[in-house]
Amino acid sequence: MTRATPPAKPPGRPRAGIDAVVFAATLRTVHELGYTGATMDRIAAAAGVAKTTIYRRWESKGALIVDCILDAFGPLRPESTDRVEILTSAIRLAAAKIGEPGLAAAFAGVFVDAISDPALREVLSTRLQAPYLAALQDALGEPEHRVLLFIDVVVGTLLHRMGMTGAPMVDADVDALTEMVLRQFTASDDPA
Amino acid sequence: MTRATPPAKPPGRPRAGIDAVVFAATLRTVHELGYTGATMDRIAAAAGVAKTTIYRRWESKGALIVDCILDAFGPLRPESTDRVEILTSAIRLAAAKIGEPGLAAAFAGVFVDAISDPALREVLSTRLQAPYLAALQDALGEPEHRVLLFIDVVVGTLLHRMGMTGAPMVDADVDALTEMVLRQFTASDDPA
DNA sequence: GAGTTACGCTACGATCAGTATCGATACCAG
DNA sequence: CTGGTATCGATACTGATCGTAGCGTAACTC
Repeated sequence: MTRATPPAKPPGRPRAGIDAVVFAATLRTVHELGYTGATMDRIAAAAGVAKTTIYRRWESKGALIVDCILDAFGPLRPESTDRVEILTSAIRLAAAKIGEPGLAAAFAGVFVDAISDPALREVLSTRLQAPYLAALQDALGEPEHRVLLFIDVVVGTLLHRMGMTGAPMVDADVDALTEMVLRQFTASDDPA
Repeated sequence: MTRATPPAKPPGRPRAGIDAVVFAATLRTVHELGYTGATMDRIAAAAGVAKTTIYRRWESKGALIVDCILDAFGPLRPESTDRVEILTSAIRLAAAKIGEPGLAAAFAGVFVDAISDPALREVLSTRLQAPYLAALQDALGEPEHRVLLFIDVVVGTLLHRMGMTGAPMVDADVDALTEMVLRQFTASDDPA
C-alpha cells in the first residue's frame, strides 16, 4: 500500500478537526427542527463553531448534509456471497440508519433541494447514490435496473415511513418488508 | 339530499374562479423549478394572478401545494370488492399520478416542510393522508398497520424513483412492484 | 521573526415567505 | 342610481435565511 497522503505538510495554520462535531451538531439540529428549520446559523451555534468556518469546508448547506449522511452510513461492504444475506443485511442497515434521529429528515431535505440545484444534484449523485449502487450491483451481480428498483423500494419505503410518522419503522414491519423484497429479488431470473 | 350550500349569497364582489388556473400554474412551476425554486411570486406570475390573491385563499405555500396535490389525485373510490383488483388499481393510480410533471416534487417538498411546520403537518395529515388511509382500509378490511405499510411501500418507492431519476417509473418496474406487493398483501392473514 | 493559512466575528447582499395598504372593481339591496 | 361590502391587482414592507466579504487574531513552518 503506497502512502496516499504524502507527508508534505502545507504551510499555515492547520485546520481544526471539527468534522465530527459539526456532523453531530447537524444531525441533532435537523432532528430537532427539521431540514428547513436547521439553519446554518443554528448548526454553527450548536457545533460551537463560526458559520464562516463551516462554509470554508462545505460549499453549501446541501453539501454539508450529504457529507453528514455519508459519514453516518459509512462504507457499504458486503461481507457475504449469499444473496439472501446480502439483501437482508442491506435492508437492516438501511432501516437502522434511516431510523437514527435526523437522518431521514436530512435525506429527504437534500433530496428536495437537489431537484432545483444542479450542483447539489451532482454531489448527491456522485458521492451518495453512485457508490452504493455500484457496491450492491457488484455484490449481487444483477442488472442495474433491478438493483435500482431494490434501492427504491427499501429506501423509499423507510423514508416515507419516517416522514409520515416521525418514528422509525417497527421491527415487525421491517421483517415484512424484508420478506416481501426477498421473495421478489431471490426469485427466478429477471423476467423483463 | 339536502342542499349543502344554502343559496344565501354573501355580499360584496364574488371571488373569481382561479383555482384551476393556480393549480395548473403551480404544478407547471414546480415541475420546471422544483419545490424550492417555485416561489410564490413565480407561481402567481405564471397564473396571471396577484400574489396577494393567492394568499387570500391559501394560508401558506404548503397549504397551496397540498390542495394542488389533492386536486390532482382526486377522490379515491374503489370500484371493486376484489382485493387484487383494488390493490392493482391503487398502485396504477399512484404510479400515474406521481409520474405527472411536478407532482412528485410537490409531494416531497411539502413533506419536508411539514417536518418543521406543525400547522402544515396538520393540513397534510388531515386532508391528504387520513382520507386515503381510511378509504383503503375500508375497501380492504385490513388492520391499519398493514394498510400503512402498503402505502409506505407504494408511495415511497414511486416518490424515491421520481426523486432519483426525475422521470416516472417505467411500466415494467411498476409491474414488478405490483407483483411484489400483491404477493405480500394477498397472502395468508397478517402473521404479526 | 517572516510568511502563510485557519479561525471567529461582524456586516452585508440577495432571495423568499408572508403581510399591510390602497385605489379600483364587481356584485347586491333598496 | 346609490351605498355597502368584499375582492382584485399593485406596491412596499418585515423578517428570516443562504452565502460572502473584510478584518483582526491565532497557529504553524521555515
